[in-house]
Order: sequence, then structure tokens, then C-alpha cells
Amino acid sequence: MKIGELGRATGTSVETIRFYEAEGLLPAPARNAANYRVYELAHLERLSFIKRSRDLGFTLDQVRELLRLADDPGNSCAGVDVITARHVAEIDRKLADLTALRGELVRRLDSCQGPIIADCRIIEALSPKSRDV
Amino acid sequence: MKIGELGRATGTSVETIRFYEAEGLLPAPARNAANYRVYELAHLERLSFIKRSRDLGFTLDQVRELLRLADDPGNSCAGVDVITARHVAEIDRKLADLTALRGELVRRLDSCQGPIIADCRIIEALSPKSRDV
DNA sequence: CTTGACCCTATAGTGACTTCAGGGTGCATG
DNA sequence: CATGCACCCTGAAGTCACTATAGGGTCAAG
Repeated sequence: MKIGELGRATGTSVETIRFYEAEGLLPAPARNAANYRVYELAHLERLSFIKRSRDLGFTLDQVRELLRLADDPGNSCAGVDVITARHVAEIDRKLADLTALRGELVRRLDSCQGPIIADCRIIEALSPKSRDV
Repeated sequence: MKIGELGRATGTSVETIRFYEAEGLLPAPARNAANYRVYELAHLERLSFIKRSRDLGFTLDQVRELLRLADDPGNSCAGVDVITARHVAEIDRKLADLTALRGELVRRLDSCQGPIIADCRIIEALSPKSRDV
């Protein structure tokens, strides 16, 4: 399997695959006579794992750790749980932040009626003279 | 006012203030005999505006645009509305993504009971052999 | 024999900072 | 008067997770 095929098979760009190799996440594959990378099934599986983890929002460092844990089937599941739970907590923080933020913005949008900046509630809210934020 | 005071007054780090100056967001202030930056009230107000905008999640490019609009009180409020509405839409997309993601992770966490990796539902879900994701 | 899709490496760019290296300034204390 | 310390300066590099660019090589089809 060449790099383009691997990319299509996993929904990853060719550049990203080479990047993962440079980062040590994906082992360097064999090369053919033309110096093209030749991938095996194991590479496809590992890249799929990485892709899924990334899609779930894990950082590359977390992916590295998950791979390390997954590589030894005798490892405790607790490590995986800790990483996941921490990640969920992080998501919860982001959700709360974004929700608050959205409320703030929509409130401004709704009250913004004036035709000119001088009457704009959004600009007013951002300006330091206003004390209501 | 020196840079450290300005930073404390606005909740911005000294490095970030210098960065904003280099980016052209904050005008370069006068310097005293020791080559220290000396800020006026106008700087404090502008930096507060930037800080609030950033806290509301606007990108620096959006902040640039908001500043440009705010600088002329005769401008239409519509430009500000457009930027804000676009930003709200972006936030909605992120909220949806994060919520879906969280559901996925929590589902895995709840079902992860085995003491070893071999039985770990999270790893299983990430691994390409599983077909249920 | 040329076109086009694909592959290679090495390097730089993205956003919004943060950190580091290597210095200078200003004030209080010993 | 020396020393320490907090604060200030510049310029460059590092962060994250890629993405893009430049400049080339390979291969099969028409």
C-alpha cells in the first residue's frame, strides 16, 4: 500500500501521515525501489487508531500515551480511564466557556439596534467606558 | 504607566502586550529615558477592548476589524453585527462537535469495566478491529 | 514523448501567544 | 559603594498539529 492509498483508507492527508512518521507515532515503513513508502496492514490499523483518537479530540501526546497503553494488553484499563476522564473534564470546561460566551454575544446582537457605531451595543460592551460587562 | 502596570490593569501579560504592539494592534507608546514604554489612558482603553474581545473568543483578525469599525463612530453597526453573528455560528458548530464528542467518550467510560487493556472498551473503540464506531 | 497523477525531501507558515538568552535600569539594603 | 532584586529591553526560537510551498523524481497511459 502506498501513502496515497493509506491516506484515502483512513481519511488522513499524505502530509499528515509523513508528519506522524516524523513524530514517531507511525513507524517508518519499508521503501520500494523508487523510494516510495510501502505500508502494511499494521500501519493501517495504527493510523486508524490515531485518526479515531484525534477525531475524539485527544491531543497527540494523549494519543501517544493511549498507543503505549494499548500496545500492552496486560496493562490496567485505569490509565486509559484517567486520560479519557481528564479529556471529558476538559471538554466540559470548553462547553461551559463557549455557552457563556455565546449567551454574551447573542445578548449583544439582540440589543444592537442603532444604525451607527455610536449606538452599537456590541462595541459599547467591548469598550472600557461601559461598566456593565 | 509602565508595561507591567498596564498588564496588571488589564489582565494581560507583558509579553502579550509587546506582541500586540508588534502586530500593530496597540500603538507604540512613548519611551522614557531608560527606553521603557510609557502608556497613556488611551492605551489602557484600547488594550481593554482587545482583551474583552479576545475573552469573547474573537480572533485577532476579528479584533482588528472590530477596532477599525469602532474607531469611526459614524460606521454602520451592521459590520459589527456580521462579525458577531459569524462568530456565534462558529461557536454553535464547536458546541455541537464537543457535545457529540463528549457523549462518545462518556459512553466508552461507562462501559469500560475490565481490569486490563484487553477488556478496555475505550481502546477497543479506538482499535480498527471494532466496527461499532 | 509528453502529460498527469503520484511520490520524495526540506523548509516555512499558521494563530496567538510563550519562553529563552542575554542584557540594562532603578531602588532599597548592608 | 556594592549587592540584590524586581522590573524593563530586544531578538529569536518554541508551542500545537498540522498545511503549504519549492523543487525535484517515478510511472503508466495516450
